[in-house]
Amino acid sequence: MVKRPTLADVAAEAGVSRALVSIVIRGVPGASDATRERVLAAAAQLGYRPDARARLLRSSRSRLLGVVFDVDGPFHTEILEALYPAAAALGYDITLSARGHRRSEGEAIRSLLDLGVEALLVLGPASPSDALAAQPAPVVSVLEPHTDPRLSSAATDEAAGIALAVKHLRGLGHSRIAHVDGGTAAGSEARRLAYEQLMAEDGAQPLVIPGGPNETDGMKAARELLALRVGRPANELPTAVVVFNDDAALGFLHELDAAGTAVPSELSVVGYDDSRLAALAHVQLTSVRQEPDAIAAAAVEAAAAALEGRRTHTLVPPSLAVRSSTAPLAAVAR
Amino acid sequence: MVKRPTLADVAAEAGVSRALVSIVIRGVPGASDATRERVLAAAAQLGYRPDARARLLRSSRSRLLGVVFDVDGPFHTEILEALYPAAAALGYDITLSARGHRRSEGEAIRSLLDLGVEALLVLGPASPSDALAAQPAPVVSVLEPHTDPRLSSAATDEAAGIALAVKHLRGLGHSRIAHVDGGTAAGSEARRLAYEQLMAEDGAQPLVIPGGPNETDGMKAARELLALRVGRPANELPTAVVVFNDDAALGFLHELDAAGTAVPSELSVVGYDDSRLAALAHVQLTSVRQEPDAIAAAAVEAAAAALEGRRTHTLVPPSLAVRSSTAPLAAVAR
DNA sequence: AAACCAGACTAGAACGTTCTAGTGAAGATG
DNA sequence: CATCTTCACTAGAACGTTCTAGTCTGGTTT
Repeated sequence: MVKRPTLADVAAEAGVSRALVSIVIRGVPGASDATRERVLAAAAQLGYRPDARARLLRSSRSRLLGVVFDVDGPFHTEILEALYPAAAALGYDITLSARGHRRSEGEAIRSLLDLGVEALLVLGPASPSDALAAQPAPVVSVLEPHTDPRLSSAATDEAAGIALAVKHLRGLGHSRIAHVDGGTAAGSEARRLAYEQLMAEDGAQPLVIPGGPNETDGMKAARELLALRVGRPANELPTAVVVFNDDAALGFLHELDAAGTAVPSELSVVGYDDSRLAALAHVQLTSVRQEPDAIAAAAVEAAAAALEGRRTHTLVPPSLAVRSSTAPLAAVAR
Repeated sequence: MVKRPTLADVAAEAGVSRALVSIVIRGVPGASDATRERVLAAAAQLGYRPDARARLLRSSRSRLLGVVFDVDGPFHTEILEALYPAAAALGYDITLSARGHRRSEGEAIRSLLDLGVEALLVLGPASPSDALAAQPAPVVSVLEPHTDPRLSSAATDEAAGIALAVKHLRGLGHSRIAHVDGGTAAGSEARRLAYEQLMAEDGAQPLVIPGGPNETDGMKAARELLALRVGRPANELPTAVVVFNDDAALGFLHELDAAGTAVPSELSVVGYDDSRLAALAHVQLTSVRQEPDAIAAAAVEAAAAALEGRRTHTLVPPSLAVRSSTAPLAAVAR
């Protein structure tokens, strides 16, 4: 249990003042190359590491970003991992605070502010804009698009994601495409509106089946779709469905399977999120993939911009992970 | 952007010294009830919150625990959420650091030490014991049992978990129970040994099929089991299987399904982890459930004990989530 | 040769707490 | 009545950095 070396120890070892060691360690101008080298050697020899507490306390700029994430937020951990290099690239550090059933967003935010973060990155914020805007540090809403001019945001371009799905299906020959929406879940409205607009542009009849973010919501939606078939001619029924997210799509698929409807030969299904579930061998769900690296980079840039007074709202285009839940329109279904 | 109030502001407001405010805020003895009330009122009125940086820098005891978790570690987020209340109960605070493909365990640990944590809780440590033991703060290995006397640990009692699974199956009438192991994955050896011991106690023939932690490992194991059936009498074949974890069990189920083997009527299957996957509607996998609250509490207690020089190694008993992948031994299989 | 300048370096204050070592008053003990 | 003890409270140092406001040296300009 030896005490860790401090600036003063390094200064003594190198025969200079503490202030000069600080200058060298931070890499700011004000030291000659010769002493710079000598100081770095002394630091390395003693195994010196700057004390984050003292640094945070004293610096005018802490260069620390606070990240609030949800313990079971889909996609949150992917973003987390991408945030570390993204922040490092702009010279920022990151500290985390989890939100969950037993720990509110407010608590998570307060603990970060107590540590002196310069800005807050909130993944899928649950608080209303007013609460976020009232924080004493700039807030970046990540994964959840916002247009509030008091906030910044970095999120997936939901409209582009839905467009990818719909255009993929059209390319396979599908024209009657339905949408299972996300109910009141975050992003649901944006995705539904994008779907409706795409249908309108094509002169196609939209069919929105009410859904939700969970497996059971998808199951319910599937039963509703199956019930539609009764007494309708086949050429009015959808041949493809874009479901709000992978969880719901999984329930949807399960219910189709139980009813004996074959995927993709009778019905093509697209999910959203490209979660772990979508890639499972027995699922193989075509899904809209959000780009964690791009979103993380945009989020950190938004934070940096906000610290200079500029609020930015970035939409990151998603991509499509094509698997075997979608297939060309079969002759039987025409 | 008003500056946040400090101890000095509260002291001025209440007409006492900074030191006394510190005493009141920390709730330590040394102030009369009357002034205590007055100080708290002043603090509340100003919206005072202690500055974590100054506090960490100055205190002899930071009462801060550093948690290293894996961005895609199964079960890690469940533990995370449980750790907050568990730590609070013992008067500790928690700070997080993520490990991932692009951020090593060492980096995660160093950043926590720079912040002045008193002890490290490492979820599913990847570093060798020697590296962990060499850290300047006590290390608690969480979710990964350890017997190294230089470390502490809090993990699930793997033997008890396997016993739960095996006894559940025996209770259903199964006597020929196979095990798909986890290969080199953490915990695999402990689970396999427990299985073999249980078989020996019952005078039963063990059948260990080599597997691994992933879906594809489970698929491979299933093909191996199916191949065994060729040229063997039915009364020598297993009627139930305990698989290393849920991921592998999922692949295992998928392959059985493809081969037309019915679960649970022809073969009962038990998983391990009770992950989100196991509860999915079309999976409904009986699975050994680790207890996050109990593990988290044990981990924090281990940290507290380690700070007093006592290393503890706690094994937390799991429970069994019974679903429909297991059923009484059918007449056909006898 | 006086005046200026840039660069390298330093002394000491400051950040907001907690800790140490007290002070002063009121009551208890001999 | 002198001496201890306890309690409520305070002054000021300390934690390890960064920041401000310098000083000193040696070279360049007037």
